[in-house]
Order: sequence, then structure tokens, then C-alpha cells
Amino acid sequence: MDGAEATTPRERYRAQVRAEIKERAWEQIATAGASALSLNAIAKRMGMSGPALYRYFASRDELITELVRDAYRSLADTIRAARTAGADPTGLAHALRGWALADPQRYFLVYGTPVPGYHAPDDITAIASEIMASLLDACAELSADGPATPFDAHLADHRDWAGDHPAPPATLHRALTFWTRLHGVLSLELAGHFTGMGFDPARFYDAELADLLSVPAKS
Amino acid sequence: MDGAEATTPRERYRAQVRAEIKERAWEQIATAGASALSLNAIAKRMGMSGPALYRYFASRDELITELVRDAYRSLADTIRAARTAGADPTGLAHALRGWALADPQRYFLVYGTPVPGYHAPDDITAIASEIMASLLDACAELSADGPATPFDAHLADHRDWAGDHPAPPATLHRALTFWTRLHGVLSLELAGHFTGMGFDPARFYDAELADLLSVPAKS
DNA sequence: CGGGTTCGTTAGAAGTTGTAACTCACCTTC
DNA sequence: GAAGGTGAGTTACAACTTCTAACGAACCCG
Repeated sequence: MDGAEATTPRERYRAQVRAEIKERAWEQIATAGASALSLNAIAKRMGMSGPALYRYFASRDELITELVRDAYRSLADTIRAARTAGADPTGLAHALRGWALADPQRYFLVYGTPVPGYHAPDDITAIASEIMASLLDACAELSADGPATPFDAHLADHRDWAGDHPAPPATLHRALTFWTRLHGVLSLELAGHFTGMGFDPARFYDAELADLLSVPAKS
Repeated sequence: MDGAEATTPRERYRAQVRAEIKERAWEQIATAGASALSLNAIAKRMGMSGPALYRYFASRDELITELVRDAYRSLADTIRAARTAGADPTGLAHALRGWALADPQRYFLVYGTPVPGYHAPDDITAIASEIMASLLDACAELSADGPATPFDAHLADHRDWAGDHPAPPATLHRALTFWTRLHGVLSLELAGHFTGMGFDPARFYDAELADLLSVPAKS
């Protein structure tokens, strides 16, 4: 029985309108960026007057926060789906890149320029932790030999972010570099900093990935 | 008669007011981000009425573009200064991190979330090229042995961005990874994605840097 | 069928970017 | 020195934005 929640017609309608608002918001963000998002424009495109939207979202910030939440959820789902499909770190990296290229502005909603005052709600940071956990799981499948670096030692003493994951420091280190290096390539590519440089970003991404998975040879 | 490039009092006054506008703009950006920049607020804080600013900048976008230009120039100057001071890639990396930490929003003005429609003027991309040239110069001092990777081969055929720099493909590759890996760590640190994770971002940065400078062991 | 909840409306406050027209001071030229 | 052009700053205004307040009307439920 899937009637997990007995939704009244009103609740269903409300959910549908909220969904359509978010849909229009995504369209607007994809074409003009998050800073150009206008509640008024969304309302008019939906055939309603501006203030009507405030029945569904208390403020513009709340709508954007909800979009950020959805972006995190979408990324977490993508990563989790890749994992349950048996993906190794390589598959995970390609899933990440596909997700990012599908909607660059969604990627930047997660990893882009932060607003100085803003602090994400706890549930969003929880999703971020889940993503890191999946990444740790994937990296745990790789061999963790190679010499221990000074930073490995530091990580052994500062592994708050790993929760109670039993991975050894070298694996923590690999997960971290996995994250930051792929983000380094991906964010610059999505921001257009590679355009006109001549090389193929996909090949560079794969090269970084290959280096990441090669035998750890840190000195 | 002509050839008098001596600045008139009017030009000096104009330059000074422009400079003060940009100064206030930087203050605002540092505390609330570039999207919250308000010409009106700047004017009021300077004791002028709103439209007066349009004598100095044709639009909000033009002011922001000018700030982006200054940010690029500042970064290029920092890199160049480090180079002329005899800095190796390590020194260059530390100069970069210091510059970024001094004003995170300035870093994001250069490497942050792009506005979909926006294309930087040519003079800005020229500064970006100069930065890459400095980085290439620094990397050229390092030994470029180690096995050639498939991506090295690709770079050998797609080296538009290197101009006529005589560096071998392995050096191009190293400069690229230098850029993207350090940006990966730095941007996530500045965006606050490491807060609460426990480890020290500076150590992680140095670890990535050390790995970058270790003997190339890509297979 | 009445009553409460909720939705959507219009009106309006306070903010923004940007234009137009006017004043006034300064600088140059006669 | 007087006249006039140039440019800075002003106010007024249009068109937008977010968001609040008050009102009407539709809906659901007892």
C-alpha cells in the first residue's frame, strides 16, 4: 500500500503548485543564474499575480534554499544510484561529471560562490555528509597501500567528517583528493575557463581520474 | 599645444571618485557578495544621490566588470611579483593561497559561479593568459621526466593556450594540474565546505602541493 | 448548510537600476 | 574680465524587484 500519507486534494494541489514553481525557477536559473531569479517573473509565467507565490514560499531565500536542497538531493541520489549499480570510483566520477554537465547552474548551487552570511540548514549538511560517505565507501574498495604521508597522519587524528567509517587514513586522503581534484577540473570547465584553450576537458578529467586511481606514490 | 598628457584637475577628480566608488564596492562585496552590490547604497554612503554614480559607470554591470578586471590584475600582479622574487612553484602556490584568503570574494569574482550570458572582455582574458604564462614559466623549471601519458599526447596536439611557450607536453600537463588541483582545494575551502570536517585546510593544500611536485609517476 | 481554512487578488511600502531634465560650477576661449 | 561650453550633481520619474496587508471568494468539513 503506497498510500503512506493520506493526502487531501488541497495538499496534492499545493504540492503540485510548489513543484511547478520550482520547475519554473530551475528554468530561470539555468538561463540566467540564481542571482537573476525573480518570484514575480515566475508568478506571471504561471498566470498568477506576484504575491500569490508567498503562499507557497515564505521568501525568495526560502525558495532558493529549497532549490539548493533539491540539488543536493539530486546529487546524492545520482551518487547512490551509481553505487548501488556497482560503480567503482571511476563510475562514480563519470556519474558526477554527467550530473554536473546536465545542469551546470545546479552544480554551482551546490559548489559555487557562497553568499557570505548564508549558513545551510542542518538537513542539507546531512545530505552532504551522505555524499561523502558514499565516496568513502567507493574509495574503501581500492587498495590503500603506499607510503603514509604527513597529511595521512594528520587525517588519522582529524577524521570527524568520516563519522564512524572504518577506512584507514590513506583511504580518507584518497576520498578527499578524489573530491577536490575532480571538483577542480569540473568547476573550471563548467565556468568556461577552459574554452579556447584547445584541449578536451573530458580527457583532462579522465587523466586526473586515472592519476587518482594509480598506485599511490606520494612521497 | 597638443601632446599634453598632463592630467587636468577634472580628470584627477574623476579618477579619485571612481576609485572611491570601487573601494566602497569592494567593501560591500566582501561583506555581502557581488550579487548584493547596490549602486544606490554606495552613492548614499558617499554622500551623493543615486544617479550621480552613472557619471562614472554606465551601469552596474560595467562596475562589476571593472572590479573583475581589477581582481584579475591583482592576481596577475601577485603571481608576477612572486615570480620576480624568485619563487618556485611552491612559492607561487603559497602566494596564490595568501591572495585568495586575503579576500575570498575577490577570488570568487575570478573563479566563482559564472553568469550564463556573460562573456569577459578581451583584455581580461589577456590577463588570464598572462597568469597561465607565469605558471607555465614556473613549471618549466621543474624536471619533466616520467612516462608520457595519453593526455600528454593530446596536449602536444592541443596547446593553443600555451601560446608559443616552448614547454614540453609534460610541463603543460603539470601546469594544468597545478592550476586545477590547487583551485579544487582552495575554492572548497573558501566556500566553507571544509568547515566542521576537522582537518586543517592549509595542511591539505600543502599535501596536494607536495604531491604535485613529487616525481611524476603517472602510468 | 454554515463556518473556518486557504487561495488569489489588489494596494502599497520600500528598495533597486536606469533615464531625463535641470541647475550650477568650473574651465576655456574670446 | 565676460561669455559660453562642458561636466557634475541634483530631483523627478518609469519600471522593476521583494514582501506585507487587507479583502473577496472558493473550497472542505462537521
